Amino acid sequence: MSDNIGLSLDELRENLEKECIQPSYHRLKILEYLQAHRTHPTVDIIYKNLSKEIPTLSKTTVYNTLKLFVSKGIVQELTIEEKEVRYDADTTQHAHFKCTECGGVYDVALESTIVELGTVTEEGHKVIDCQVYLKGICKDCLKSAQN
Amino acid sequence: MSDNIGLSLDELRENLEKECIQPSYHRLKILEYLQAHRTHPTVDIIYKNLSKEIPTLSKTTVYNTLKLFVSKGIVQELTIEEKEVRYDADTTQHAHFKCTECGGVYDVALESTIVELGTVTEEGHKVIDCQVYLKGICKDCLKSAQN
DNA sequence: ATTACTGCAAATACTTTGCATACCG
DNA sequence: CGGTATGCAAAGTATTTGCAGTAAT
Repeated sequence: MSDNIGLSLDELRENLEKECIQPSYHRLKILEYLQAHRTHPTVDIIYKNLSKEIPTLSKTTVYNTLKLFVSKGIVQELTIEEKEVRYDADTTQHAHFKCTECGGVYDVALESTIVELGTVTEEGHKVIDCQVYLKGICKDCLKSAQN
Repeated sequence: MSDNIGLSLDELRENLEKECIQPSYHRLKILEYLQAHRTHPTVDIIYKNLSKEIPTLSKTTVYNTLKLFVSKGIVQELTIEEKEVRYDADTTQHAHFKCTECGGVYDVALESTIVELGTVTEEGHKVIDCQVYLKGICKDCLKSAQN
């Protein structure tokens, strides 16, 4: 709650309607959670925390909702670690840093990423490993599409 | 086999012994496969292909061996896609590109990565999404370590 | 002999699916 | 009323673990 950036439920509702997503209570609360907690939570973390407030919430709904948000582009999926997909409501271009000590995932500026391993980002994190993953359409598939 | 870069089993054996890894037959063959097939294969692909030649091979051994190689730093793990960890025997700094059409994973030069989305890399692949994942020790954990 | 590699089967963890129920316009 | 969201339980998939057998030094 301390890091709630303070979008009202009405504002969140508008965000959803803009993307033609019916603003059900569960969807609003899940989006609110993601907007408020910029910690890149997993499905399980979101589920456990929202369950306190919404005891009837099921994990399936969390999965369904996040999948919907991702397909509409209002949330992005992070697979920085195998076996824990994380979600981020900030869809602007930025990189992510995972601490191997405490497990936390932090946002970092893209500019500070192509660094020598062993050095420190402008945010003060020491970089030991760097992976850059691109997705799109490969050379060959682009060619085939032209035919 | 067409893309076999041609390290002999003896050379591979030396690679393993350099890292204090006992060069068992299975380990040699798994490393050979990775050196020869720069397609970033999954455990399942490696297992299925090597099984043809080594019918007694078990998937557990493939898991064990890759884990060992990763821990020794002679192979890197790619989690470009959730639910399929891929392996790469090229541990030099480079980025990876996954085609959403054909599913192929290609190496790309790091220099061509911080590009506008929608543009094309120097390799000719059209980039639609870019994720940069860093790992290391965060600001706070670095501080704690100093105490 | 001792140590370590291997392989099977069971266990675990995460996610998806099918379907019945409940909700909302 | 009709369509959609929800939730439970079961199924599916990838990986890990425990342990016994086997090979190697």
